[in-house]
Amino acid sequence: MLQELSEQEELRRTKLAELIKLGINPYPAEEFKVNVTAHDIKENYERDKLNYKDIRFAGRLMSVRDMGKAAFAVLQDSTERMQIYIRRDDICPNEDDKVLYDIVWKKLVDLGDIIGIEGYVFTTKTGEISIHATSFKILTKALKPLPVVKTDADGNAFDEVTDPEFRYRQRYVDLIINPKVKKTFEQRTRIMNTIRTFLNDGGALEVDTPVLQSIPGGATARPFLTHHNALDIPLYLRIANELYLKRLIVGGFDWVYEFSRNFRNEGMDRTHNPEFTILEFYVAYRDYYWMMNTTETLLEKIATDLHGKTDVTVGDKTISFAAPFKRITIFDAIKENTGIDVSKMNEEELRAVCKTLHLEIDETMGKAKLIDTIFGEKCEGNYIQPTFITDYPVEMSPLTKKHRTEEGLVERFELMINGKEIANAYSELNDPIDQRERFEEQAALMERGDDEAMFIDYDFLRALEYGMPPTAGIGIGIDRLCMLMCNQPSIQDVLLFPTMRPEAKLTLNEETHS
RNA sequence: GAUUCCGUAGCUCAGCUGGUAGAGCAAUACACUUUUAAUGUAUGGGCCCUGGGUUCGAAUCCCAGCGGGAUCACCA
Repeated sequence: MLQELSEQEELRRTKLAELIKLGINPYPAEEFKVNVTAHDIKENYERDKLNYKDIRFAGRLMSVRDMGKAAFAVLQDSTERMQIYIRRDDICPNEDDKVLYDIVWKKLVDLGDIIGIEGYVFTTKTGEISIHATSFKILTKALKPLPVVKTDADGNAFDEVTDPEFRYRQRYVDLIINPKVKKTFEQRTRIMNTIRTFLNDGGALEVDTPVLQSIPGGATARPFLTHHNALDIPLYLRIANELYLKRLIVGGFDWVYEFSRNFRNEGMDRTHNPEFTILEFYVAYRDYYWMMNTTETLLEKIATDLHGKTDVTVGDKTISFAAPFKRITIFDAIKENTGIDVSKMNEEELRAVCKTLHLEIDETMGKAKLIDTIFGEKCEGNYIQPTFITDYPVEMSPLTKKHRTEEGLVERFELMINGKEIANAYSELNDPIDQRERFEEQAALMERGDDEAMFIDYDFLRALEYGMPPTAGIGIGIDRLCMLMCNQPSIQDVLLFPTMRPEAKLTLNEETHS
């Protein structure tokens, strides 16, 4: 790369050359067999001191307090930080040869380098469990200086790196220097593990279905379009996996699930990323009431596994995930929030209601969309505690079974938490003739100018004609669930590598390079 | 996509109504064999995001662009 190096970067390259001149490989190939972690030492040393007399430990050098012929330093391994104590006369027992300490340790080792040590655990005068190093080895030389974040005894961080652009583009650095960030992503994985265990224990089968689809079905959204060269056909990145999971229910699996990475070519903000993860699962012989019970049980378990309690702090609110959750129909929710009963209204009356509520509407909107608008603008944001909103109008739910008793409605619920939709579920429509008609209504909406209407998937209709058992299905937004559970206000903080515009500097260098 | 704020040393940030750059940490040198935001002394380090414009003179004012954040629109 033609990129100019900073003073510190030049210096580190010089040090690298000096190490090599001394016969030290800054990037050794052989394994360094670690036999302990920082976490293990801090947890167990006090009651099992004999076991920590002969240890091998490795980590990244985070700070050094040099005192002449001895030094304290902090190494960070994958678990946490550990203080080490290193003395010249331990490292260099030979009186005539102090090079390893005076030159290598003091001059050529930098913050950010990865080193391995041998030694024993002890407790310092001030009471900190530390490792007394008897030897050390450079395992990886770092050529870029690491931003240094200092933390005092009370845990206050100084000069913490907060620049979002730096943190998201160079997440690897963010993870090194901001332990809280690392913790969030460990929590994300724990949440997914809890879900997997819950579903597997219930008898579910985890499956993989196509990401490349010729018909982007199962949801309404603008897809990403790509092209397959060998077949010479357009392919879409999936916007949902719903129709494939239902094909598997047809195929005879009674409970399937998938953490589906979905792609939607739409706006980005702090709750939307072009690629995001939805957990979908489908269960034969169940209905949406069963699904509500299961969902609240699952969420309660996630909260308690993660926090040891059902109350979770989210911003300035406390959200209780203790089951059962409140249940209310969408019409009652609108009545509760606006005082207006829209349940018997036709399209014209609904338009009038929207006008009195000062909501922006246009001519392409049908009855369902008008109701959805009223709910979205006037109700959604008010449901902070977990609430199931149920029984939606049939027009806005083309894949949902009609309600068993209520004319014009479907057996569907959305789970609202902190004013946002977290999950969407229904008793799945399994009547192939009804499904065909619903698809055709969607096609008509598309004609009318609704660019969010669904494509018709004829293979899915064929599958339904073979017979899908009565089935309950749900999609849970994993990223948003993690935002709640980890108290993160932005989706970018629960995605390791959020989508970003490419860095101009780097692409330029790439061009000059080739 | 619209509005708005931001972009200065490796990092966190100052830099007023225009007079060609500062601090802390990090780095370098020296001292120090139980420190912990270690300490003390000294030193080096800048395409002030990019390109135009105004001006005798721009980090600073104006315009355009690039990148990021926030809010709104669309959506999950």
